[in-house]
Amino acid sequence: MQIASAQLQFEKEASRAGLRVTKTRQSIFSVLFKAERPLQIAEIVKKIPDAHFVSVYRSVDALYGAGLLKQVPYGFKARFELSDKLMPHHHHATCEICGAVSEINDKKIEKIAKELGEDVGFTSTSHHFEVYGVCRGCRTVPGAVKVTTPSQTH
Amino acid sequence: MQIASAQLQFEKEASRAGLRVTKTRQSIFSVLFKAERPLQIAEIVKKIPDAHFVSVYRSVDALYGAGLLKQVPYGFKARFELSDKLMPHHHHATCEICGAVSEINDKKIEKIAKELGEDVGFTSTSHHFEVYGVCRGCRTVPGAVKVTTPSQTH
DNA sequence: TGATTAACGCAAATAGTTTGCATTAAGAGG
DNA sequence: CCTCTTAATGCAAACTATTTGCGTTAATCA
Repeated sequence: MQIASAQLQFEKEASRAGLRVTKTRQSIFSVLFKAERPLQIAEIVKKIPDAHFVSVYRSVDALYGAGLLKQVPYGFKARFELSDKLMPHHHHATCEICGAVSEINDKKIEKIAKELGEDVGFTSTSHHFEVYGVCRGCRTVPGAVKVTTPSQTH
Repeated sequence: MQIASAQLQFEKEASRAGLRVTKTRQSIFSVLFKAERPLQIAEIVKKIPDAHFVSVYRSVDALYGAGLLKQVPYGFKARFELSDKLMPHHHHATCEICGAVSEINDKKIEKIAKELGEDVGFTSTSHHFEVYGVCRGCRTVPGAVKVTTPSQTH
């Protein structure tokens, strides 16, 4: 999706939810749209120096509450990305050495999530799936050292 | 696995890693062994009133570093459970209403994680999978209200 | 059983997040 | 456009969570 059309969608959804489309919120959208991976709130704050961090906290909260953002339990720390309303549903493969992230999209996961939920009596509404490993580049680099704590991964 | 044998295994692994088997650490093991779901550090602390919270923090850290605990990005907050060395590898299905957790164990997930990693050039070393939904009990209770933020789930 | 030193408990420092309140600006209505 | 209403912002300060320093205690090893 192009940024222009996604941004329009974002603004439409925000107003519909009764939220004002402020500069801070547009920046949050744009930062997350450009990010190649889900971001921690601290990262979002850093990327919007014009806005006070408290505003970013509050707006991320509001946007999350309105369903425009989703929290991804990624790298063992909650991170935010645009919700499926604005980005196609997907999962992530993360390199434990360099932190690179690739998007994964596969229907099999959706199906299995549903089935396995049913196996234990659940009506599955959503799911999270992540793969950790070593990317092509890092596999071939000799001196590479594995990051011990994924949470530290920048 | 019986608690006695698992505890023995725990103590063995701890010593092997050069860690002393203290009362605090035994309590951490026992609390996590008995817990029916991964626990936040605050929950662990609360369940070991004899130990100072700083000691619990440090010991959880040490045990995690030694690979005896694993962090599970569960309910959008990092939680700890015994590692696969002490508990069979599994995943969780979480009820968004009452917070109930069921264990899921399925070989298909392992296989798919590996395959999808390879699709994007990754050598997959581990993965994370969680299903959210509504459990049987809550589905049949009328007035049930969905918990908005899974992170709030006790 | 004693020596060594990892772990512990406590106090205090740091970091991360939330709250209260006065000010600013988004956007609805005229 | 301009004006009014009030959500959103910025700043200060309160909280909560986590980490660090240091003297004391107790787990291991000889």
